[in-house]
Amino acid sequence: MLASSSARILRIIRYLEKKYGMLDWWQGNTDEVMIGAILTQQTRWENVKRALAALKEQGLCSMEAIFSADPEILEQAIRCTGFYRIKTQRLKSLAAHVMCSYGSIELMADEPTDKIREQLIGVNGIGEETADSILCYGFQRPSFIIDAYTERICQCVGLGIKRAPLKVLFEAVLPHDPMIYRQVHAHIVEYAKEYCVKKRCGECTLVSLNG
DNA sequence: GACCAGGTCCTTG
DNA sequence: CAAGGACATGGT
Repeated sequence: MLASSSARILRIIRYLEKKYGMLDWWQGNTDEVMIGAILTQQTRWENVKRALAALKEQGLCSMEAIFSADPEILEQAIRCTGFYRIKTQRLKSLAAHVMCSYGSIELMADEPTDKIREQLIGVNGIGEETADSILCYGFQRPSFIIDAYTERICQCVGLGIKRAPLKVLFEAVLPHDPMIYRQVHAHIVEYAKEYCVKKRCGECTLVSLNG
């Protein structure tokens, strides 16, 4: 008899917790998290760090500054993250949303999580994963992030379900606490980078957790 | 040189 | 709704 989906997810979560312990990722301010969330789309974090440093040097690491910045200057600063033209447009769209709809991140933060999420997803270039990253890491809201790695790992252990139901499942088995969501997401990405990306599936022990 | 990176959007069948 | 391509640089 196969264990239920909830039980399997919990076994994986506990296993990764024991393997990696505390990993605190991404301790920037809200502006930085929002910018990083777009820059890291389909891109390694090391490249994003360089772009963030370049933006900071030029005083461009805020929604307000990006809103009024020259697009060509932004393009040059973020070039090392790839897709730099489309990402510049996305940063501009996000900054326009924050500045035009609210005037500041602080005012935006007065809104309920669901409303912020829905509006973020409405911004061109922001999908569910980017919106949830911004909510969880930037606004400290309990919105679990499902990325390609999470989907891949779940697929490997026989939980072949799509992103939306996976998000529901993780949120159902975990306390609604953004710090916990951040930990679990970080653990999953670390594990996937170690065993999935480098094609070491033979050494992956998650399947054996199925009980 | 091939392949992939903490996605998203648009077009097709 | 699923699948495929575009977006682009940098590292292995």
